[in-house]
Amino acid sequence: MKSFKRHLVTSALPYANGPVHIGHLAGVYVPSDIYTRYLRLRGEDVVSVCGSDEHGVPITLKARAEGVTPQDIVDKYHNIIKDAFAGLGISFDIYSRTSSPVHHQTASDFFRTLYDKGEFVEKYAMQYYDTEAGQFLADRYIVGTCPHCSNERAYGDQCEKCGTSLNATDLISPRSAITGSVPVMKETKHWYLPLDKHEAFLREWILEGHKEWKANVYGQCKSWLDLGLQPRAVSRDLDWGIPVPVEGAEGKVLYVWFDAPIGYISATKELTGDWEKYWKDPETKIVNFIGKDNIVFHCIMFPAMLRAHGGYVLPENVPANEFLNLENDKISTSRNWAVWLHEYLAEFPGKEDVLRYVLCANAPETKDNDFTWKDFQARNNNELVAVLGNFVNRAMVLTAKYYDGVVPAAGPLTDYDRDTLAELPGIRRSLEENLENFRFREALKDAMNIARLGNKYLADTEPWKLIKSDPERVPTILNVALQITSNIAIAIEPFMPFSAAKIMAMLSEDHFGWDRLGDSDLVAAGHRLGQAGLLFEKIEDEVIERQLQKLADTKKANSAAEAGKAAAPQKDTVSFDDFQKMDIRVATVIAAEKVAKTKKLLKLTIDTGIDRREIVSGIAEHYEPESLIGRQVLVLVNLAPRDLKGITSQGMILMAEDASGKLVLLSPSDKVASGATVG
RNA sequence: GGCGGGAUAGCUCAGCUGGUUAGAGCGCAUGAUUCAUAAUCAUGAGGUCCGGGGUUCAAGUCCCCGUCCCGCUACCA
Repeated sequence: MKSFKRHLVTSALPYANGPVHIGHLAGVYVPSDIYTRYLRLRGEDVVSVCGSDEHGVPITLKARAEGVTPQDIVDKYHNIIKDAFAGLGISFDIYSRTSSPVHHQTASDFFRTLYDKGEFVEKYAMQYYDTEAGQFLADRYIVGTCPHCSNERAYGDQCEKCGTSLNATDLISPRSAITGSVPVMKETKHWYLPLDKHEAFLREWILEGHKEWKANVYGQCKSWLDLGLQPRAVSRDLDWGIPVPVEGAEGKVLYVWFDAPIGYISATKELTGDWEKYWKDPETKIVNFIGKDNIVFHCIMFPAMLRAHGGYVLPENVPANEFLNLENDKISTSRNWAVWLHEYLAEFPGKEDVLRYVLCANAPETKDNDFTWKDFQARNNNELVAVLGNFVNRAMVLTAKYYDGVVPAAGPLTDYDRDTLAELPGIRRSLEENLENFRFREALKDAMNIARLGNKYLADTEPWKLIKSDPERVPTILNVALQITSNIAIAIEPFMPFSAAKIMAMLSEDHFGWDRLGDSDLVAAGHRLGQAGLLFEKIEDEVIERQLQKLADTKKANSAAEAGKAAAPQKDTVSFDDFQKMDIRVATVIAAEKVAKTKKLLKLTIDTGIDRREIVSGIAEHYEPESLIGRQVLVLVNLAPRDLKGITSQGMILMAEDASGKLVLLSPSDKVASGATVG
């Protein structure tokens, strides 16, 4: 195993368009903090960096929607996120932000270096341009009528009403979201990072050099590499972000995924003048903690950027967790389906470690997991209170009662005493091995096993009986119990720093250090202990019910909003003449088959009464092809033909769609001849 | 549609390169105990290891087919 002089730990930059929730924490920040704290306790040279990711289109849209500037949005969430992390004891050495001047300069220089080295390829493309605003329009900045559901407020990348994702060129009567004017197609230039150029290197580096990466990470990288890498655009037409530092690139900024990972570098720079040794010395071990949704950026894109630049060390590991669900539903910022960290901290003061414990014990390390409030309560009451808190309390209270809070000197140890204490170094080895291999759930179990060991020891030795029958033996027992307690204080610190500090205060000790984990002489005989107190308290049902009620209210609010959407406002008045232009007919489906390599498309052959023709329709997820044959449907026959997957679609099958996006065919209630007009 | 990951006791998960009666924590049942926040300790019940084929002396573990969940990606009226 390679040994390193120092460590750099990065945690995925949270996107500053909303607060941080338990999914983020379980996936990235709790594990990265445990890892970092462990390294620090071992006395390693370690730096942990993070910060807010503040660029990109969604932030500009949120700003527009709220009538404020993008800077207002990111200022608001940056502060909420930063304070919340601090509140939970996430111990970044620096929590920076990508709107900082240092970052702008760093990212800009980085781009310029690659540009000067000729590491980019330039490509021209036709794109919508707003002549009034004088800028190119990102897909999200174009609104128009959805070709599917006729929603007039569909975006250039997606129709929010029917959920369909679109190309800007698909929109009927597109308009600029900025000025409302009609955009024109104009040629634009973008810079691409030719990932294909780095493919051979990445293949060797990951597939040969890092077989130890987690299965999900390794598998996804392999899949990308096997498919062959393509050049990827690293600039965007937008006015929010870091300007492309090249002549003639006005109105263009760095793609957010280009600038965000550079944020790790900028943050390190802000933290220390010595930043280069953490990024450029091969004796630094870099670990990037991320979620499974951005594996490709951290394992393919960012390493390619660093290599193209030259002089940088690549990550040694990129542990990516899966996702955490909440009460059986996907966590969603827009649907407000989440437990927000800042709200948790306000509603559960003093229970930071409970959340840290639950999220670590239940972390989605190998597959998606579910957070439930009932489980939260059970883990608190049955594990933290009953096992950990209880043992520490027993040791403290017994010592207070029998020896006035002074650590009694141990007499001769029995075999059982020795066997018990001999377990500690073994637990330490397991704990360390698990932490170093990013198995935090298992590692936490190891730490808890020390408390289990303590409870068993007391139950077996029964000092409360011996104090009457064999009082000579009791000092030894309590001395052992207090040594175990001290070991707990060390072992749980990476996971539950607040509780570790509480135990240290109860023991009236300042510092043991990780090196002494496993020792049996941590607290000295004659040492006076501090005041005993409870580490954890039970969480009552009412507290849990309140949280569940809160979520139920969210559900209610969401379905009310859904229903509101269903009753979409009436569209603008059309003239009778306009309506008459549409030729809607009853037609009969003659044949139906799935279009190869698509999920949603069916190719239908229909008899319109006028002719037989083919129509491609996106209903494959709602109807089996066989079930359609012979059915009568309504068809808009004079819609301009359109090519879809190489098939010319001559018309549109009319469908009804409910609020959930479910599509239903419309048919005449009695059989009518094909070709009958509708109107 | 392509690709990746996952599916193991009521719940949350271990099970490394195939090898004795499939493990842990929590929950449940019974017993012990009372120093401790009705906490603890012991014992036990509980599993067609997603379904179906196959390879092998031997498969939760390998291969093939399929189902469901999540992500990436393509395409999309």
